[in-house]
Amino acid sequence: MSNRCESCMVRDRALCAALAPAELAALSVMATRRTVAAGEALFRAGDEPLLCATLQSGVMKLSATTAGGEEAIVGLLFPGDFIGRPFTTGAAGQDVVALTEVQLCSFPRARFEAALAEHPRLEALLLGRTLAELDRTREWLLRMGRASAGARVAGFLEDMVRRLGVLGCTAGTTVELPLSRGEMAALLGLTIETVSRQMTRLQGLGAIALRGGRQLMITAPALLAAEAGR
Amino acid sequence: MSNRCESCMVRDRALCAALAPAELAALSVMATRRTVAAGEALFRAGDEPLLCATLQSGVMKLSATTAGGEEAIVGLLFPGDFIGRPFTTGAAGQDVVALTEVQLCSFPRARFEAALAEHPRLEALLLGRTLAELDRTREWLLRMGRASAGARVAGFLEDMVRRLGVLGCTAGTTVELPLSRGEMAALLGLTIETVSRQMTRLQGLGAIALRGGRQLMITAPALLAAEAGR
DNA sequence: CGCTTAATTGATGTTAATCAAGAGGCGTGG
DNA sequence: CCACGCCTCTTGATTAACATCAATTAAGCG
Repeated sequence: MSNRCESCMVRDRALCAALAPAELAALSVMATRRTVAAGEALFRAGDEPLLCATLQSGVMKLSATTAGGEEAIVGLLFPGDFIGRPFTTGAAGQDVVALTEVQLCSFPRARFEAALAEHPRLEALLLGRTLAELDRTREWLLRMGRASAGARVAGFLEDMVRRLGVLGCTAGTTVELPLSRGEMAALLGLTIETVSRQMTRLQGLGAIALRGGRQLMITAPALLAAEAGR
Repeated sequence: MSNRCESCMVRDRALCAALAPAELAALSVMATRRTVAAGEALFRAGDEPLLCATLQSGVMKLSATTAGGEEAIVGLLFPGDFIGRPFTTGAAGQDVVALTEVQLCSFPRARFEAALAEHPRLEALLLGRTLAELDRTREWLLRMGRASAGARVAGFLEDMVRRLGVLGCTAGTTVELPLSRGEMAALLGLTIETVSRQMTRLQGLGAIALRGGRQLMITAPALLAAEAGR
């Protein structure tokens, strides 16, 4: 089993990177690999999430349904990210849904909690990660609160390319957006039409180039950053 | 020292509630009580936060400065809340500033980390709390993303009364708002004028009663909840 | 190749920001 | 104790940004 971890796609980025080979071997025994198809949910809001996992490939969304019945996306998960709520009981507040086909390395929650108790370094790292995620969410909150539609879209594209692209957000980087316009709107608190208009505007400025709805190339990173308001 | 903890105002709510009396005594030895005046900062964005603390009384804000130079408030801290970033190095993203006079029970960060390592229950609880805080921040994000100005203000008042009022958000509950209109605007992503107008509107509806700028009484909790969009 | 769904584009309406005064508290000093 | 000035809050008029409504075009897929 251990060799599985050694060949893990997110070996360097994931939580378990903190573990020594022997510890990793012990953990890998209880890991289950699992694939979730695009559009399928891993958890639903209201369920108690009974497993913890590391996202190995693909992108997921955290989405909630508003009082009005529309979808709102409150976060995205990328390879290496941790999923689950150890030491927390009660229903999840959001759905966790695969945007693309996704591969997970998952553990029953109780077992994962036991592993955390046994490997303090793992627990400390998870705490650090969660605090960092909290910070990132707060930064996002800042953007959502006061940035213009143009800044939101530009900032989102930057973030997306930085996390999906190999080299970060540099000229020529091309990525396939894992979200539809509707999902982008749900994430950014805008309408589909506004997102679309801003995309065309950014293309008109020469900051990005679009091909089809989802192929995105960065043509002027500095311009995009300026549009994002930074 | 231990008797200090026994008489602690937030003994039941704070993180250390998880500890046995003996453990508490050990921890209390390295605790420093400290008062921060209204308007004073505990940390500044860019500093490395070298201490961890429990907020004992008063209210604090987490605030960042936008590219445009205005203040944005990304969170509030109430008695019993934990402050600090154990196992995380690097600069804080936000200022932590007292809105009212505040009392803290603080620990040098390294010592607090050692305590976490020594008391796994404490660490598990902090992780659970941080995950819960993340969830709350995401709910807030949801509100910031799409709620109308009226819903934001009503939702904020509800939250505030629930956390400051003894009985929660019930008819007749009166609280002193710890934020100015400007700070409310910075928190809600609105302008001072819009906040003020919404407050007057809620008063006109009979949901709340205001006296002076900051004295708030809830007159119709159900109406307020309806305005918050829930 | 035609159908279906997603994305773009245009015209109009609404909401909250902005600009601009005025009113109410509060502390200071006469 | 009252007058003055400062600051916060409130209120009004106008403008700008985004939502909404309504087609049209482009893409994905059998």
